[in-house]
Amino acid sequence: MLTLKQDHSQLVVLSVLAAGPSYGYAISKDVASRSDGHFKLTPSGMYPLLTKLEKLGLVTTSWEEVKAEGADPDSSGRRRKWYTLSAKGHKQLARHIEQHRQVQSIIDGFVSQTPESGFAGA
Amino acid sequence: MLTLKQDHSQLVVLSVLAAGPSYGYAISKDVASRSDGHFKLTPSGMYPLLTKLEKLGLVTTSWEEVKAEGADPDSSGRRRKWYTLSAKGHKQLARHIEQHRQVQSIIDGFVSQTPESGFAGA
DNA sequence: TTCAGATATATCGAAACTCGATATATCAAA
DNA sequence: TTTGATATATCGAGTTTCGATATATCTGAA
Repeated sequence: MLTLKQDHSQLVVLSVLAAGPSYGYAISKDVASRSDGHFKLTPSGMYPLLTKLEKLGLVTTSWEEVKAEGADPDSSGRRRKWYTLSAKGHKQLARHIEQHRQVQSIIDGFVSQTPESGFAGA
Repeated sequence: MLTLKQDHSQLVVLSVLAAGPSYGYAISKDVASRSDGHFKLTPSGMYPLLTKLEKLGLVTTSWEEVKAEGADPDSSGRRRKWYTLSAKGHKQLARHIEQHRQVQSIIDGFVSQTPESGFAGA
């Protein structure tokens, strides 16, 4: 099981939201399942991140009341906070992906030259 | 210009040291040149990292006196601190590389499914 | 009906990390 | 002689990390 650094978490969360609006708990389940359980977004890692994305204007939010079946319509049910990727968020995601690829390719350059990489050489 | 997070810096530094012992300043130049100037290891990022690697037992160190040509052999010249990858460091590097690949492949899974990635689809 | 487990959001706080600024000193070349 | 490169290292304010903790609702099985 791998926990992600905030940089990677941000990329993954924005990536999930690019497919459509979602909310915290669903995002964390999504990340776990789409990574075959290899990645885990814990509440203490995820909520501060989502708050940050909101502050940065990369996502917009709205609350939804999740009513139990046949519940009193006036009662306060469970609250669900939806996150929607903004135009700024879309741009940021594209930049983020581009930068991720750059870092990756350069790191690969280093790694491929080390014997420990299992790279057989030319 | 990209500055690296400590995780990536550690991978890169260990990778450089896998090719043979080196010292701080040389490592930083090496990283800059081997990444075509895209990566930069600043002193304030590098020295704490090297100290940490030493504490973790991933590298061993030794001091060298760098004498000026024809200098008084008894005078204290410039000091150079050499870092050598230990057996533990080699193992850690291999693990680090393996984990890096794992993270990379899963992140790629997310990214390839987002329109912003420029991925054309199936 | 009651209780455990899943759903759902969120903060706390100690430790670690980040990184520009700063400090110190030597060496080489113009 | 003085500029720029070589060489090492800490400071400190701000940010990140992450297990622990808090709160509350919904669902299904015993």
